[in-house]
Amino acid sequence: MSKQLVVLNTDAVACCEPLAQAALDVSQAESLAPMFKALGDPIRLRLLSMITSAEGGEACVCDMTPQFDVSGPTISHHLKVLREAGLIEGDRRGTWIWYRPMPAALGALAAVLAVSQPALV
Amino acid sequence: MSKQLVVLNTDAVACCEPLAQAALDVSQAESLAPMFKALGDPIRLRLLSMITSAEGGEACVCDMTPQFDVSGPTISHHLKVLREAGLIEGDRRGTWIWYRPMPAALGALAAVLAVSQPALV
DNA sequence: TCCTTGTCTAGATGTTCTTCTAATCAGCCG
DNA sequence: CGGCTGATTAGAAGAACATCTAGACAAGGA
Repeated sequence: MSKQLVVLNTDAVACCEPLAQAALDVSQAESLAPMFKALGDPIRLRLLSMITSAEGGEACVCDMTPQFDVSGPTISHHLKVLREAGLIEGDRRGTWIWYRPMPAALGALAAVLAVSQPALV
Repeated sequence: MSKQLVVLNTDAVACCEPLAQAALDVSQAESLAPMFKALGDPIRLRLLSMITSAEGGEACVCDMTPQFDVSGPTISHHLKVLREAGLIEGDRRGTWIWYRPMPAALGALAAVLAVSQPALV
């Protein structure tokens, strides 16, 4: 129940030039869109930002859940969406489950959005 | 019929540090999520990439519509979603309507996703 | 003026998403 | 072993979304 994630991303991570330089083809768009869709919810965006900015590079579900007004299973569902989009990965360590970001996937999304000349920075 | 778009973005464009540096607060997440959601559909992603990469910095609806398998009104609907997310803007010029990207909004999204030290790569 | 072409709006329909409660699975400790 | 806490899965209900057809509006040419 967690295999198809890999498939999606291997494509997408290796994917694309900035939008400003070349139009995406159909398959590139279909690889990238699910990742953007996963970011298209405020709860998931906050979860991802908590995970990405956490000290040590990973965050425990137990620390994140109390910061939201929704139920535990709902948080679990959103984490699963992020996981299946290839943006994060998690593993159990003893009692708790820890999530960390997948920098390559995030980097790919950022690269696609990059305004033409990042080199100038 | 094109005023409320501006409202959303003024916030969001000025928004946020990279995810890796600080967790988003609730209002930042709620400003950014609709933009990512707008990108979360392959058709909209292709439309945006056509507009952004078009010569002259803008693209005519008449050139984009034939490249998709869906009806004209469906394309129009997706352009409206991108418009209301503040990612593009359009205006009629004679018979045709031309769309152009809003670089500040795209830049804001890219900045949020930016992985902290791309320099290390 | 009327007709044609390009684009958008309105309304309907089937699908997908978000969230909940209830139940299940995994690890820890007495 | 038995019970406890943490997290996920299952299933259901309601909201939101993508798409279509039909109709309306705008601009240009005969």
